[in-house]
Amino acid sequence: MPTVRLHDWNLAPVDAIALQKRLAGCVERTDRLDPVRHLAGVDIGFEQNGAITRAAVVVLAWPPGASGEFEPATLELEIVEQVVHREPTRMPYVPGLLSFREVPAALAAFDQLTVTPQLVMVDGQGIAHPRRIGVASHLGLWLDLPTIGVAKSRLCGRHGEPGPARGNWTPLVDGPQDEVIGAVLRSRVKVKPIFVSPGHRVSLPTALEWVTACLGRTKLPEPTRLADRLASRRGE
DNA sequence: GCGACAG
DNA sequence: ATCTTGTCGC
Repeated sequence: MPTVRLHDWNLAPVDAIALQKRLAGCVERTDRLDPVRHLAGVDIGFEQNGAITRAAVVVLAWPPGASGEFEPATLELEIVEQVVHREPTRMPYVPGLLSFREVPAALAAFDQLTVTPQLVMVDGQGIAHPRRIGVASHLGLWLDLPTIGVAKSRLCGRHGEPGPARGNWTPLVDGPQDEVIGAVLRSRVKVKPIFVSPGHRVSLPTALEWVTACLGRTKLPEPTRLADRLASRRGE
């Protein structure tokens, strides 16, 4: 009988799920973060029809420097460092098992950083996952850093329509007990809302505060938006 | 059995 | 995720 080792990423679905169930118990949903001086954004992109995985990490300085003497004040987060790591894609995309496909590359990218961020925003779900351990939680657990999941669409859970104003949000609940697993946030007026959820070592209120504080004029918060851009190798 | 389904 | 032109709006 094969034993699941924590350092194995290329697992069969059944083993990956078993590992998630075990790791989910280690995910911390309460705040345990140091003063933030650097925050990072992570995202994965693909090349050559998915054959190559591209992991991008962008580190930003905090607090932001205000740009524009007068309104509208635009968020000006200085890019302190950015890294891209490429490697052969190892797993296909399977809903619920995204972390096994993306986390290895993300970890390799983090290895190249010279500065360690105190907070990380990941493109994907945190605990808003069937087994409460989405890619943001899994990465946070591995890095032992506070993480927040910022997804562009829903994986699981139920929710109402958030108000029309930027900053309005509604809880994302799941399970028979309506467990609150995240928030559906209107990050931009007249734009489909984003899904914010705690990754690791961050509570939902804190996650929402940070994501809101990092919103520029775009739908995605700066960390994730910049990482997205880098991962998809799109200029400006 | 029938949908739903991060990226 | 990725493949892609034009187009509507601030």
